[in-house]
Amino acid sequence: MPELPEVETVCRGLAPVMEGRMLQQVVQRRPNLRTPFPAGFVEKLTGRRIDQLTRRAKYIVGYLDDGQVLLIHLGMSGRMTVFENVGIPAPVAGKHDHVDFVMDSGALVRFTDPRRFGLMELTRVEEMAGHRMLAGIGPEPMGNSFNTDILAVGLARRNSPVKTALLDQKLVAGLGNIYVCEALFRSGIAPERLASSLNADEITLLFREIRLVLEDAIAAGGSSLKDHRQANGELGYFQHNFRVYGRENESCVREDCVGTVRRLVQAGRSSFYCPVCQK
DNA sequence: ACACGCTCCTGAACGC
DNA sequence: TGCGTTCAGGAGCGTG
Repeated sequence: MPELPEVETVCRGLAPVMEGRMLQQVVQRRPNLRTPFPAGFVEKLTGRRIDQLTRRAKYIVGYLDDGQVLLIHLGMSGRMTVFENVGIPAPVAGKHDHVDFVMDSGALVRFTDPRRFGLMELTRVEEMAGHRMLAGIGPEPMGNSFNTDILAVGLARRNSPVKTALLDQKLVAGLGNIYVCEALFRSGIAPERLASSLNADEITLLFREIRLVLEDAIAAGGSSLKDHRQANGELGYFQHNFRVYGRENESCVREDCVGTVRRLVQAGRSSFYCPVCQK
């Protein structure tokens, strides 16, 4: 599922296609995704130029030339496919192809989402910070406003496991189940540890590993983007080498560890961890 | 303010 | 080309 690194990769793939281009045509094929489309979605977008396409948490953020802001969340199964210089007729839309953005360059950007956990919203620059999807959201994990102290304060006041605390978007934005599992593994911290029980050294290490695992994944996405786009234009999924996620009952990948990866359900979500080297 | 359960949805995995 | 059941999961929302 698209997590922060995937969304970042999608943004980087879409930016050259969409930035500075006008939305010549917008096709909306159903009334809602996880939430209803904004009223007048097609009309408000058609003819507008996209000045900038960027990312905030797991949202793709498009700044339009009239002050509107388009927010796109890929949910669990959302993906974007770029068709360069689309001909007429355009490629036939499948049952899960919910939105088409046709650019004035002739490119088609198609949003596909089988489970429809994704969403699209429209807001305005001046209202963006207070938008219900972005209000109260924490600092970007890769940004300057996220640091060891912020993490320490955020964890100290929590009365929940560190795994659950890190998934809370108010503490830090954009961390999902996979990368929380991976960051905890790389830090040697057990997911069931109480957030407030981590010492300064552990928090320092955890902060470092959160950044490193995201950087690694973004780098992997960047390199796969090139190959993937050449293949079929699809953005949003690429292969990762997860160290614990999805590896229940497999041997711990750490060379000097004899542990076996276990799965634990916390707050309704799977935590994968090595009970031997995560303490 | 915080913690937790419910909810949306459907493809994939699984059991028989 | 077997079919019914279970599960995963982001994040807003309601509840305690």
